[in-house]
Amino acid sequence: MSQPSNSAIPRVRFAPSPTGFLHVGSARTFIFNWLYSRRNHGTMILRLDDTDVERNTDASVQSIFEGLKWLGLGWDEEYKQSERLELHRKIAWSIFNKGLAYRDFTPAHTSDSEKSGPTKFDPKDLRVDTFISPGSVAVRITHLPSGTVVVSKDEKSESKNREQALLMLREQLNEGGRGTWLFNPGMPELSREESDRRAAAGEPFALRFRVPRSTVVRFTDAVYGEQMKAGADIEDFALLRSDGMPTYHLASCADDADLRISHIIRGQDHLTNTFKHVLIFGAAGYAPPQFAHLPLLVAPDGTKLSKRRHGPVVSVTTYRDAGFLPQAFINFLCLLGWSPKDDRTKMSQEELINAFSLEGINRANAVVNFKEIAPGDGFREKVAVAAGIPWPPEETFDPKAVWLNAEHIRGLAIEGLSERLLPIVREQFPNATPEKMLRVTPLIRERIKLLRDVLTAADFFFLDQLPPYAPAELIPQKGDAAMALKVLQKAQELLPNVEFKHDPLDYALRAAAQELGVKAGQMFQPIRVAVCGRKNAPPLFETLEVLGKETTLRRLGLAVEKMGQVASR
RNA sequence: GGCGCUAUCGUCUAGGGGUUAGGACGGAAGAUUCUCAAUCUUCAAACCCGGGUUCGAUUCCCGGUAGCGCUACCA
Repeated sequence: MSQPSNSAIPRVRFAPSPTGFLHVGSARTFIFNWLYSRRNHGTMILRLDDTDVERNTDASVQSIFEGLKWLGLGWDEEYKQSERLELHRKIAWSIFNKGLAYRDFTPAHTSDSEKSGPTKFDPKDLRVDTFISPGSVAVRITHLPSGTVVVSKDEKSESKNREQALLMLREQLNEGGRGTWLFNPGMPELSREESDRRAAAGEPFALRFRVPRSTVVRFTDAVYGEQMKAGADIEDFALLRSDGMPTYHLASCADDADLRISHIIRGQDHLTNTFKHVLIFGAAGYAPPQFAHLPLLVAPDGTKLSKRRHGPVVSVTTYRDAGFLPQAFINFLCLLGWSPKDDRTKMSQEELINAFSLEGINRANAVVNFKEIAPGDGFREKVAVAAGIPWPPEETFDPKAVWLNAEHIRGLAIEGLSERLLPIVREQFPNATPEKMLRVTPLIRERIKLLRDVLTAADFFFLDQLPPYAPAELIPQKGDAAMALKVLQKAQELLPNVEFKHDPLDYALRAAAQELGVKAGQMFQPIRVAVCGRKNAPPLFETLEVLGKETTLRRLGLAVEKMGQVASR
């Protein structure tokens, strides 16, 4: 029997199953594993848990790699479960040979509870009614052939109620509501001879773990502490499916044992599964590794994150595409369910590594505080995208994530930020040069929260022609059209002779304001609008300096024209 | 239904038998400023409920409630 490699270097793994895109919860699990391995000079392993052939997709594998690549954290070893099936089977049969597992010839349930609904019932046999109940939508299902009626109204959502109702119906219909399922009758007791005979005859079977009913299974979780569960409460779970494929539990444990994983850091949804895993490790002759379960990430409504219900905010690539810095995203995720126990929030990768410990992990679920995009908002999306408005809107992200991102952006050197901004700008303005970008960046660094904001914050630097704006925009505070015109004309008159540098511009325009008898702000505002096309923009002199004399004068001319038309009316 | 886990401002959290229960985001107000940001200052905002233990519980114990998870030949 091997020992958990406490003394050796820690080995941790991230083991996603490629059944969907990489979502934020998985990303956080990856990050915590990574931090633990780096903190303790251990090994980070990526293992694709792809034993569910039915649901695995290449697209999902792509999405996971894409997301992980963006995070930029990396790993040391990589495995695919589907390439290690022999190992899994070998371990399963070794457990069988010790008498700790048995063949179950009961036909498989026909996929009981798929998301789309029950397949066990013929839809024609069911009448489903919904009605409003306090806080949610209640569901009543009538099973026509038997006349059985069930109502679920206590769940939070219609879908949950529907699920619950189906469950209740099934229980009422199945031999008058049996208790908790532990094993299929007759199967654990099958003699070895009969079992072998039926198997040899080609009868399909699943291999099930023989859970010892009289024992108590224990383990110590690094986050949740001492855990114990009576064997009488653990069902005889499957190890091998009737097609010979290993189940998740078996494959996962077999690989964790074989890969000498020392610490399993994963979502809390596996906490109760861990009792089964401890059983498998023991039966296979291995000491179980150290477990550490992470609190779940949930949506503002308390339910677990799902793309269907909560939209694109649960997918890692959405954050990437909206212009989050990976470092900021990582920082944000770390603060969900973990705390450095001091008052730091903005943390660099180094700081995170140094501060990370399993002790800092919290036990309660953490809400990702995004605003839901209602599923029916496909229309809104289309409108927004067509109008060039960024999608999804900023409010759909957790405000703390956005703030943290702005904070990391501000912490970036001009050169570094400029390099990240340029490709985004170039998508819309192919002519943008690195030199220009470098000059624009300092003017917007404090003004953008997401990288994509560069497009709205700095558009006028790259645009040939300003989008149309209302002439009234040109009128300064406590001023009128005449004042705007006066100011613009004055600027037009003196700017050709001014050097386009901050100080000379400052001096010249302030002097002009005094000369005209207007306040500095009243002088600057019309010029700003003339040149930027809007009131809110970076400081004027720096902006003019970057824009250059030619563009400035051209835009001033256009503004004078515009103002002139208004004034003459 | 069974089993398990959890419960501090709206959100993320610190704390812990005696505290004005701390920080951050978000919100409000103000300062600064050529606008917008950034920055700074200030304010509002929380210990789920009920018992017990105790001189004293938000903190420890029990119960309740609520939420979540697992209860598949999914992972």
